[in-house]
Amino acid sequence: MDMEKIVALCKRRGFIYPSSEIYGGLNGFWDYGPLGVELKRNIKEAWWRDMVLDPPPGPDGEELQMVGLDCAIIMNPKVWEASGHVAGFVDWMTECHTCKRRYRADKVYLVALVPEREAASYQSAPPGAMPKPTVVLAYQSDDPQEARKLFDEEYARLVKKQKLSRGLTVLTIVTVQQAPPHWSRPCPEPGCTGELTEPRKFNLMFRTFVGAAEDDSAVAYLRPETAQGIFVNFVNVLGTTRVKLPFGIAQIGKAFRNEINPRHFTFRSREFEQMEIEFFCHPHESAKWYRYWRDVRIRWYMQLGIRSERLRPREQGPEELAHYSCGTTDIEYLFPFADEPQELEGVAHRGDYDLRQHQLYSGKDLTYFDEDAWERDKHQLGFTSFRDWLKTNPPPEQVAQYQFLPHVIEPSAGVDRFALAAICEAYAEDTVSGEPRTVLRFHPRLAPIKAAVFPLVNRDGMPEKAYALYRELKREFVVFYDDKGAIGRRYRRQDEAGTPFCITIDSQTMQDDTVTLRTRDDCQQIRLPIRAVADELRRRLTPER
RNA sequence: GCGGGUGUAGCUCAGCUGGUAGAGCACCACGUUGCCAACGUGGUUGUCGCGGGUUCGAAUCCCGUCACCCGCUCCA
Repeated sequence: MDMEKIVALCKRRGFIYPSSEIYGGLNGFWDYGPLGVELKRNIKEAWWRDMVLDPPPGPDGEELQMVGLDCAIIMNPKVWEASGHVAGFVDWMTECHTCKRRYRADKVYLVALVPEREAASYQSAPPGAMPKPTVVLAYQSDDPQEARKLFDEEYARLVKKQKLSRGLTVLTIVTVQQAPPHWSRPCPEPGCTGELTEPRKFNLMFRTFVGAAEDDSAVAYLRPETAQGIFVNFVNVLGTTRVKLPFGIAQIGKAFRNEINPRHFTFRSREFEQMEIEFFCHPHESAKWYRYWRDVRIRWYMQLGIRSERLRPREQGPEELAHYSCGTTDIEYLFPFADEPQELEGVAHRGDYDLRQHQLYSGKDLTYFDEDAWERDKHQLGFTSFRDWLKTNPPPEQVAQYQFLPHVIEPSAGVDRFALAAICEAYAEDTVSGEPRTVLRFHPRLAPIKAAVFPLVNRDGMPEKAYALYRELKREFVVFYDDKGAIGRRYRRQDEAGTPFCITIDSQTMQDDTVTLRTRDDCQQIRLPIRAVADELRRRLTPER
C-alpha cells in the first residue's frame, strides 16, 4: 500500500484537502472535508468521553477525577520563556556543503589545534579576533568531554599515520555555534572532507503581534503545545473545582509549530490539534500513575480498531529523553510512508518540572497543600494551624509531606496523527463477488457516517418509507440517504466512506415492515423490524469496556 | 535544506520531433432493470499547477515559481 492512494482517497471522498488549494495550497497545512471533520470529531469525542467523562478506574480500582479546560492559543509570552520553548525552539542548524548532512549547531564540537609554542599568543589575542587555528577537527557529540575523547582517539591514529604533527596542542573545544565565523568548520562525518555552513536559526514557534504596535514589546507566540495552558491554570482549577490529588486536567486544541520540513501528508503539519492530559499526583505515586496512563492509552487505541502489529509502544531510552522528563513512552504506529513506527502519542513523566518553572518565572506559589494528610497528622504534631507549625522550622522533607509541587504524567496525543493512522489502518482493497472494492474498515465509533438508508428501487412507496426512516435516525446518528443508481453502487460508495451499516427498504418492507441491515466488512445482510433499527445501531455503536 | 518524480475534465490517465485538447470512469436527463461498482440513448465538464520567455503559433521547448509524492536531512 502506498501513500498516494490514501492521499487520493482522502481528497476524492472529502476527508482531507490541501489547505487553500485554489491558491496553490500552503506547505504544511491541510483542511478537513465533510467526512474528515466527522472522523476528527469522533476521535475527539471518544477521547473526551473515555478519558475525561468516564475514564477507566485507577490502579487500585478508584474513580478518577478528571476536569476539562479550554485555553487561549495566544498566552503571555513569559509562559514560553518559563517552559523553555523560547530558548528550546531556537535551533541553530548547520549543513555540510559537500555531503548535505545537517546538524544541530550545538551538537557539533570543533577541536582547534595550534602548534604548542604558539598557543600562548593565540590565547592572548582579543576575543573575536583570534586567528584561524592551524587544524580544526569536528565531532558530533552531546558534550565536550565526549568530543575530547573522540578527538584523543583520532589524534593518536593520525599521529601514528604521520598525518598530523605530534607538536600540536588543543587550543579550545567549542561548538560550531560558538566558533568564530571565520574558522574552518569541517564536516564531522568520517570520510567527508566538506565544510559546514555558518549556523542558521530555525525558530519553531510562530510569532505574531498583539495590538496595533508591531514592536518587540508586542511579540506573542501561537502555542506550540496545549500543555502549558493547563500548567498556568493549575491553581485556578484547584481553587474553583474542589479537586484533590490525584486528578487530571484535559484539553483539546490547536497547536502550531513552524516545522522546517513538513512531510508525509498530515503527519507533520504546521498547524495541528492535540488531546492532552496533565495528570497531577503525589511524587511518591508518580511511577504508578505513569504505568497506569501508558497502559490505558495503549488500550484505547486498540479498542478503537488499531489492533494490528503496526501499533507499538516504545519506552524511550535515557539518551533521548527530553530535559524535563524522567520517563516517556511513545505510542507509535507504522505508517505506510515510513520504515520505522512513528509517534502518535507520548506518555511522559514530567516530574514537577513545569510547575517548578512556572513558579520560578511567575513568582506565584504553585504548591499543593494536602489537607487530608494535614488533618490526619496535625493532632499528633500538636498543632491545628499549618502556618503555626511552619514557624517551628520543621525539616523541609517533613513539610513536603503536606505542601509540595505535584508530579505530572502527561499523555499527549495528536488528533490528526490518529486520524491519519485510523485511515491507514482502515484502508483495504478486497474482492466482493469477483469485483475489486476499496473499503475503509473504521471502527464503528470512528466512522464518519454510521449508517446509510436506501430504497431498493424508486417506486411503490419505498423512497417515502426509506426517507422517513432516515429522518428518524438522523436525530440520533450521522446517517446518509441515497436513492441514486444501482444498489450495488450505493453499497460500494458507502464502503469507500467507511460507513459500517446500510439499511435497505425493499418490497418486503412494504408488506411486513422489516428491512435489511448490511454490514460493511462481510457484506452480509440480516433482516429486522424497521422499529428495531435504532436500537440495533445503538447497540452496535456502544463502546466495549 | 538537497536530490529524483509528478502536476491535462470530479477521478485515473493519453496527447510523438510545437499546429487551436482526448479516452475510460464519474456526473445529469429519459427509458429499461431490481440486493453488491447494470444496460441503452442523449448531455455537461478544462485559463493543460502558476508566472514569464522563445515562436506566426506552446499542454508540448526554455527560465522561474508553487504544491504533492519518493529518497536523504531534520523532527526542542
